[in-house]
Amino acid sequence: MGKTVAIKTINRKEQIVEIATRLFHEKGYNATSMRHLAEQMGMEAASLYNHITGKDELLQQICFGMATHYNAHLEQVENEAISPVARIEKMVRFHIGEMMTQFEAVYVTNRDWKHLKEPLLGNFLQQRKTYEKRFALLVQQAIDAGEIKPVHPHAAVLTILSAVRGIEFWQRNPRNISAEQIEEDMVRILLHGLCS
Amino acid sequence: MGKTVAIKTINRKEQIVEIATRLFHEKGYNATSMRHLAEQMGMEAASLYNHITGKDELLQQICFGMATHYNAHLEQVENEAISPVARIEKMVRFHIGEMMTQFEAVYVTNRDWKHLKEPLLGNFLQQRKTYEKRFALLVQQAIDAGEIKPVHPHAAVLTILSAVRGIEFWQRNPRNISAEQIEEDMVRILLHGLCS
DNA sequence: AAATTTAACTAACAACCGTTAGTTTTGCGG
DNA sequence: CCGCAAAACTAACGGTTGTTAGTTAAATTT
Repeated sequence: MGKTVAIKTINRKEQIVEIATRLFHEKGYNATSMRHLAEQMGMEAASLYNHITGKDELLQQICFGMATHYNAHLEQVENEAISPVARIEKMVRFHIGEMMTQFEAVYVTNRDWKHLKEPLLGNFLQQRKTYEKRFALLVQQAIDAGEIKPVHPHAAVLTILSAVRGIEFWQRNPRNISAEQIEEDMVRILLHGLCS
Repeated sequence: MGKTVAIKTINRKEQIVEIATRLFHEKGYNATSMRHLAEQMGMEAASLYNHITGKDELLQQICFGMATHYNAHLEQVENEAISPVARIEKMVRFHIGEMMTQFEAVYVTNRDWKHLKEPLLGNFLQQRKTYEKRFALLVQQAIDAGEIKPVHPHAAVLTILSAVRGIEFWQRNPRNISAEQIEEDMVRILLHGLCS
């Protein structure tokens, strides 16, 4: 029956996206050629087009996959019955966790979203904007509750997001610092500061 | 005399690097063509090669220009007669300031250094590594002095560096948040934490 | 004013890009 | 075992890339 075939196709497509994610991470979107991607897949470049519509779609899959994943988690946190500051801590730990487990996809999304083509570029930016706004609202609520200092909420959000993003730089030698150590140190610095 | 000519050439070269910095920022290194760069310079692509040896050199100038600039400032801070934690605050404010004034060059360096070719790529990474080590030593000294919490120094350094780097994301609408506001909020968050 | 250098130009090359068309192989359902 | 669709293949297209060669105009030096 056709179902088996369909599943196989999906798996093959996901496999292509997976390898594309790795190559985009290593070389960047523009510097990764379809021929090189095909080589890593063990096929010819033209064969890729049996599974995908074009190079665009690969970047699209990666970026919007991450976006919907983020949105889903945000909504979940918004609906949890915990204190505002606990919500923020959950968000920080979530983003750190994503950086650990989905490293390459997060990296590519952060770095190469600029190469999305309209109208998807606008769509992506819109999603990003509203995500930051909803995150900032969590910060605002924590401020109103007197749980954190009255900083500019958007500044706080972007400080958190970019601090977490920087994990990409020390991913290289994970022997020196363990994942748990990183997470605890970073949460401590962001929530309670360096100064003792 | 030849001096005038030499100065003019240097100016022209610096002008090319300047425009290349802007284009690399907008489109990325690989997506910026020599023809587009030449167009922005008001000349033909081939004419560029009277002033530079190739596209590589442009990225080289940007990345290593930033690297030596950073190193110079670090050495200056190391030699100042102030408390360890004050040194760290100076480093934070310096990096924020660079992000404000040299935005495009910092952005391109952070984003496109991967496209440097050996042996310069190795050289660059080496410089970055030792920079982070010296920065981490400042943190260690602040810990030893009991001025900040005993976090992993390298984790602290990279949290700071990447938090600052994230300024690139809200550079877009600078009307909402002023530069001073950003700097003060970020220093407060990093040094004293969000929680009150 | 002549000579020489600087910096622009046109034309072109070889390589690579994403993608398409058309064909052949593969593997499963009837 | 046949038929059919999925998925591989080869070949090629039009376009762009970084760069070079050779030439000409402009500016500077002698």
